[in-house]
Amino acid sequence: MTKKTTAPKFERIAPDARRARLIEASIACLAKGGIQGFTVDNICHEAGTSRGLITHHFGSKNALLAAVYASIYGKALEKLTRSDTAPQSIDELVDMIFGDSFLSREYLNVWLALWGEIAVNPALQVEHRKNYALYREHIARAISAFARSRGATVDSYDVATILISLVDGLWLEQCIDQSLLSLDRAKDLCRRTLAAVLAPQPARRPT
Amino acid sequence: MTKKTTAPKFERIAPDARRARLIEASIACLAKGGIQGFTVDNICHEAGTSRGLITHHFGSKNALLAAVYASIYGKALEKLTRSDTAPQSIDELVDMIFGDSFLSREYLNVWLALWGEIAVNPALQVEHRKNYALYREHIARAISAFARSRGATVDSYDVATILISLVDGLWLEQCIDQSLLSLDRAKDLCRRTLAAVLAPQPARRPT
DNA sequence: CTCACTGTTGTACGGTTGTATAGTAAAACG
DNA sequence: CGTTTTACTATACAACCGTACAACAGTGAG
Repeated sequence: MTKKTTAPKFERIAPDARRARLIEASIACLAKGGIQGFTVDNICHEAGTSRGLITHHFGSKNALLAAVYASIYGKALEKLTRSDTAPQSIDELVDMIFGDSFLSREYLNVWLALWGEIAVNPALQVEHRKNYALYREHIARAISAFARSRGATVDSYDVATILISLVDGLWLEQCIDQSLLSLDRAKDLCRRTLAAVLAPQPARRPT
Repeated sequence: MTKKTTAPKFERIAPDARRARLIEASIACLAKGGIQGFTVDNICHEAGTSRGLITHHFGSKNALLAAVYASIYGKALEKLTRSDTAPQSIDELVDMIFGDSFLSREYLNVWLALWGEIAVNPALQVEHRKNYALYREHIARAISAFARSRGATVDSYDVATILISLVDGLWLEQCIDQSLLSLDRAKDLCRRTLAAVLAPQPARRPT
């Protein structure tokens, strides 16, 4: 009789790795069903674990949601602010922003859920404020360079705010109904708007 | 002894009026707690009725949500497209869009919930497509007039799309964290962007 | 090998969910 | 006044919710 090499009844991994898996599973659940799909049952089933692990690793479901937010924004920012990817043109900047994997359509429900939560949850609000400031700072710097080379005098923070808002709005509409707006057209509108805003001030029309 | 005028045990009103009340209560619940607050218990308590009425008047909770969407967008459009309010300037147009009562901060959760639902619910998607087309049509017409008077040659639908997206994005960010962006600044950024996009094409810089 | 540690499971719990349905009562009609 | 209609209430129900907790099992230290 062979030695009873019982298959392990569960996989035991490092807490950090398990947390990462649960966060990943949470994102999948949010993407699939919005905040209503963000349930302990769904998440643990998606992650292939039993129901107890969320409490064990995060303390509560809400704490997990906060971790999800930090993870998503953190990754997006990390990729965006890597110094070797400073955009050299408007086209590059727009492509870079839209190219962010977290701006794919499957993340619509994730962002909607997070936005709703940020507006209500003070802890998330603090986190958001910090991240948004970094994000805008980075984009403003690129815009400042573009403006200088074009001889336009603009407040780069204002333009960055415009750009970020426009991207958010275009992305949102494109997600909600793709028949109304394609990603390519959204990018194009974005580029044209940015070019117009960064155009050197035209002389007042002589009437 | 007076006749026993027993107080009526419940108020019996016309189905349309009752439906309107339930829709109103639904909006209040959505505003307060997002889609998670949109529960039969919450809604009926808010509306002051018993739990059975949603099924009776709408068939299901989901059908009620669709009715909520139709009601909100319908009212917003009705107000916007009243012919006697055609905006005469960029300022007026921006003020008009931002002045919509459904773009107040308390509607953040309502819109987030509806957007998430539109992206998933085909019936809502059809409704949205129709409403959005009307909305954009109306704004494009105003923009077309502005462009003509400024000697700018632009596709008014493109500019309308840009404006709508920009408003959505600015509004969203302003709702999520009011410390980052005030409503007045959002309006100002909006006006300036529109003015830039509608500026007559500048001659190429002579280098 | 033995023991302590802790990641993991499984279940139990009270509360909430949406809907179905039986029964009540208010209004409309003759 | 009596009858019919239907808006409305109230309850029942199975499914699901998040969390607590006791027991189990994999792992490394000694």
